[in-house]
Amino acid sequence: MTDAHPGTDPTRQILAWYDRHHRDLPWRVTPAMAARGIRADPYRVWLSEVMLQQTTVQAVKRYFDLFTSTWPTVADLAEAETEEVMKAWAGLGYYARARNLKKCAETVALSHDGRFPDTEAGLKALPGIGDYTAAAIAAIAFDRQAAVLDGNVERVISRFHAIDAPLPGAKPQMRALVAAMTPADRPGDFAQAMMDLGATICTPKRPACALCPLKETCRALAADEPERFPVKVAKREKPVRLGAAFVAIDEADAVFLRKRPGHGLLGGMTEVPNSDWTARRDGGTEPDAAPFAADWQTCGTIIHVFTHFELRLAVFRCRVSRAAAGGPGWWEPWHTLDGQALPTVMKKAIKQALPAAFEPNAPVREKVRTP
DNA sequence: AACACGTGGTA
DNA sequence: TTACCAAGTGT
Repeated sequence: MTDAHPGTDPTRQILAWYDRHHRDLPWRVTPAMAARGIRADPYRVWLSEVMLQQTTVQAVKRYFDLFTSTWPTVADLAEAETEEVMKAWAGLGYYARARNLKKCAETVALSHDGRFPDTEAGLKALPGIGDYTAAAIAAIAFDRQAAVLDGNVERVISRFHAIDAPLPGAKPQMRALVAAMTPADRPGDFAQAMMDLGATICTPKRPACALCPLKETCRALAADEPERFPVKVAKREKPVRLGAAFVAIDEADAVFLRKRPGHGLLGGMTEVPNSDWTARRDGGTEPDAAPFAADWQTCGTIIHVFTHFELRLAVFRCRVSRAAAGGPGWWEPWHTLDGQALPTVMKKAIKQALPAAFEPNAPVREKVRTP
């Protein structure tokens, strides 16, 4: 808190703004605490940064609470069952993050004596930690003068300098500009200040420029076109893929589940049996892709949008005895479905077949509609 | 370098 | 409703 008179140095203006307007978040220490030499717990910084990759603060909060209460230290997470970690991560997306999270915890616990490396290079060598996360942990948890560049900072920097070069090509140029602004005395606060500025003032749409500490010197605002930045390359159109999912229900309202392979889309997560997802017009929409012979009833189609394709999944259901089910998998009681490592697309498919699934204390049988 | 990789919120 | 996008990483 040494920036009472920020003058016209943008770094000091941003820090002074942060002292007054910083967000309070569960994984942070306040700038006043940081000024007294108190650093955030590297484990909590790392966990939050990985969760926040391509993910909103609002979505992360409850997962962060769950993880830190279940596994208070990196050693606890290292000793956890991978399946339990995947269950806890279910719904947050980008499941490779959870697999790498577990690997990273094991590496830190076993090869680094339970302490995170305190340099960018050391951090970046760990699974799931790339340029951004390494710089963020180094600056926030270890007070290193690291240049932190994420989507927020890209927006702030590209507007402040009115950078016409498109992302992602312009990233090195932006990183150099951030490095030149990053102070030696408060690098962690500066990184968090830039991200808070991008998240609350310098927003993608309708930025609140009147409230911005950089409004006097921002090139994009001077040109009256802040929303034109950052310039990005056009993205490809999303293809549509088709498939079928099969929800088998036994006499006791248990659902037949199985495990996905450890890598690739939804890797290591739990699923109901389903066909390949293909671009074929008739791809898997017929019950001939079913995991075992039964009286499969059609019960509608769900649409789920992934990062790089849209999935239209025809959902089939059947009521069978356990003996009828073949292949690898298990029967999961309806009341414990919600604790499973089911990605959202699979929850949607099950809910399509069993509308009462995932609703606490609701007997499934009463609410199942027979087609 | 370009593509794979989830989800939910917002306008 | 469609489109964009949010604290990116791995291959």
